[in-house]
Amino acid sequence: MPRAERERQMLDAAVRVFGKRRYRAASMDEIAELAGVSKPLVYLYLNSKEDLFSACIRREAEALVDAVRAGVRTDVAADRQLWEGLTAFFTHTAERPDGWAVLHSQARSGGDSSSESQLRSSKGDPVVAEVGAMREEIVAFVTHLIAEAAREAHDNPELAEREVAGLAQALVGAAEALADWANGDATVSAKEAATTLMNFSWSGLGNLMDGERWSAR
Amino acid sequence: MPRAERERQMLDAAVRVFGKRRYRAASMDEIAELAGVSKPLVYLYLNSKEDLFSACIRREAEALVDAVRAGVRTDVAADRQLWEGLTAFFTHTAERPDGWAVLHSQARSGGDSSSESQLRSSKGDPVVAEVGAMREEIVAFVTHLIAEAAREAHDNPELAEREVAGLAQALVGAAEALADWANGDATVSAKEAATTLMNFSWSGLGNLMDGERWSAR
Amino acid sequence: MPRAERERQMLDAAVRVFGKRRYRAASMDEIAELAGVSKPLVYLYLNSKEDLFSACIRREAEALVDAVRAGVRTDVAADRQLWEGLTAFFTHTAERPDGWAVLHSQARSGGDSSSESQLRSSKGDPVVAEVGAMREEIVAFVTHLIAEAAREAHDNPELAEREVAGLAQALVGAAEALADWANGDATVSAKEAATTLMNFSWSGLGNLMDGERWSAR
Amino acid sequence: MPRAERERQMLDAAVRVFGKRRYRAASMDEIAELAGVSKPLVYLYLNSKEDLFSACIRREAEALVDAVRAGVRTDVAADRQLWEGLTAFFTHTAERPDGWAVLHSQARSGGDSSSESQLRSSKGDPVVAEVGAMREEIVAFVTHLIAEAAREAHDNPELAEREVAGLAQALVGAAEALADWANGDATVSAKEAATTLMNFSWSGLGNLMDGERWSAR
DNA sequence: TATGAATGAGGGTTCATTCAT
DNA sequence: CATGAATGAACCCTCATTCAT
Repeated sequence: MPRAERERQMLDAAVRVFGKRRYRAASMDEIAELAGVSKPLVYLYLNSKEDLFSACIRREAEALVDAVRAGVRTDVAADRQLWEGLTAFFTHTAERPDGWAVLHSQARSGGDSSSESQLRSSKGDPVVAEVGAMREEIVAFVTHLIAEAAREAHDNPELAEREVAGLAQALVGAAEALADWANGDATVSAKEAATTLMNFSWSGLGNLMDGERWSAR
Repeated sequence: MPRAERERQMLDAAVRVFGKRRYRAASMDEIAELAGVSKPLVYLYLNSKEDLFSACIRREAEALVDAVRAGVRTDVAADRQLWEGLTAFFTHTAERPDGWAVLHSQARSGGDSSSESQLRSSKGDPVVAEVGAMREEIVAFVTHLIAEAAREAHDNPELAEREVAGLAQALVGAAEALADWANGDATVSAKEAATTLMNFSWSGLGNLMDGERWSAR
Repeated sequence: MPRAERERQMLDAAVRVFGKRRYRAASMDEIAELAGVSKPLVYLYLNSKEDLFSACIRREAEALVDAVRAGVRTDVAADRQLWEGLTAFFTHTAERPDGWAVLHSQARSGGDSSSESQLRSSKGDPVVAEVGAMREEIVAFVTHLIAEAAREAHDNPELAEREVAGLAQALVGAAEALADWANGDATVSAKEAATTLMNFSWSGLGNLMDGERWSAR
Repeated sequence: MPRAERERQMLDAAVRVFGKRRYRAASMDEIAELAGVSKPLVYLYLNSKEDLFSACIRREAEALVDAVRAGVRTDVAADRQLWEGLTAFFTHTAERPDGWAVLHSQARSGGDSSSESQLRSSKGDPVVAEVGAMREEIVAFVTHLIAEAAREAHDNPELAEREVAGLAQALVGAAEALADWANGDATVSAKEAATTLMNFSWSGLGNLMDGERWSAR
């Protein structure tokens, strides 16, 4: 069997296991078994648990970004662009739940939240930072989109940079929560999820209370 | 040293370590060392890693809920209530970043996202579900609030139940993301975070583009 | 509470726990709790787990020996003496099952059975030898009785010393097995057990097959 | 080194250590060291301390049963059959003293001897029951043999069922005690031990006193 | 290309024992 | 007379990783 295909099998298995068990709880034994190969082969091809995880993250992140990018037309109105991006996002996360689990389930843990931080970093889970970095890229991209939209809107060419960053964080967080929710208990279609999020983020709860809602024109 | 105080020390240390390393990666050795006691004492007082984690979750969750509840007056307008609750939330998470880390960092992990799921559930980390349950309670509460507000607004007495649930998920997700962001890289005050989130969730991006923003009257 | 009584309580608890769990598996915590005192007090009075076990063995062994001795008249025929001793033995072990469990349950393990014996003795369970010593005393006593009886019997004044020792071992082993059996599943009275053992050891299976049985005249 | 051979080495070591120290006191470290391998390998091949112990018991029990079965001809007189079985038994236990130690050293421990029994059973050593079960099988087999012999003897076709059970217990207990004795202090050949036990159990002490002894015709 | 065999290191848990009061 | 507080040491078990083939 050619190397490329074997590697894909291993990554598939790893994504599945990392998604279900998280980085620390996942065991190389389980991954190798699910991939149908022996452990040394996994090490031969992918070097270490850390590298394997890294490869999973990169593959799934790239797939997600590609899917979103492919779903958005750049020559339409800002709200329409957002709608299309969200729809693509929810579609993709529904199609690849394990990939989404890997990307999302270990997000936090990068930043030294405790001010004093006497805890040595102890090569514990150094890899996990990678996910954080990826998320930050996405947030940066969304930040850029919002700023652009604000600039285009003639009435409000300048939102404070920091506020835009906050709005992007909020939007991304809301999208993540909805993706988890849609993949989990509730069975919600990607379009429904996107609509809900447009109503929430574009129109706002205030307007919603007054019966005004956003709709894809 | 009296037992109660020692127990508090241990919980403080555990919250710190669990927050930074997550459940699996946290070691009882590190917790004991940070608490300044020997490992057997931790076991004598708190029984097991699982129980210790449980105790952390319960303590921090209760503190957070109390803080939010204390910050909200119930005899004011719906948007004002939301603003007050968010402010209290961001204030608390900023004051106890480790507590927030414990509560938030291991949220996802419950749902069997992969449809086939040939992976045995392996008694691994059954505790973590506790956090998920807590989050669901909060979401349920927020869901209730939104439905209530919709009922009060004469123009829109009935939102589809499922849509309300989605909105609650989105709101909670956005708040979580902002809390992480405010505690991390950006240094943002609780009030700023609350304002940003009100603009986002109450007014909506569409209005924001038009220069209309929410403000605490 | 006077020391003597406290000590008795502790020994009672220890006999119970040692009997049920064996030396290694018994924990000082459980003994102290069952005795209704704190652990340091147990150490104050009985010094160490090893000494405590020793004390249990001595107390129960003495009680057993006393009971048997008190039940045997020395001025009767040899078989009658044996019958009386066995009856007393079975009566006592039925009355104090925990005591018997302590005495019997850790019997073996003294002798270096493996010829080469590269295993270091490793202060593992050094105490247990005590039980073996006690058992050997009993066997020696029974050996003496059999030899005496043989000498009294005019037809067979001299049995080979080694054979007598073997017979004593067999008799003691049979009695132990019957005591366990009588205390356990089967509910058999002391007299029944003694009769069975007299039929077995005095008359022999061969005679039993022919319908001849021993009876207390 | 092939797996099968390594496994045998481990079982040899385990039998030795379990025999000398008993289940609880035996440490996997010592077993691994005696087997000349690392601890993880023991776990890889034999799963757990409990499984390892179980494997020891099964191997040694099977070997013993096979040896006895092979030594007995079924077409000879009852007493001759008993003699042959005992000889095979004592021969085997002398040849594999460690195996015998494992089988015999943890026999008792099942029955709830103390009537009230407030002691929680505490999952401690559930394995040990395995040995007890084995012994009960043997006793049941001997019980069957004795009943059969009684039925064949025309003079005594019916012994009370309960009495037969007691006789079997006594016979097995006597054999166990003699095996321990023969392996320990005294150096006694298998044939001597068998002869002693035949004199004891077949002829009975009463006949012995009168100079009548059993002999292999 | 692929694997069976093997291990160093570390984690959770328990227990006999002591000290200060 | 009695105990609450505390620990060093050891034990069972798992896991990422490598070597020889």
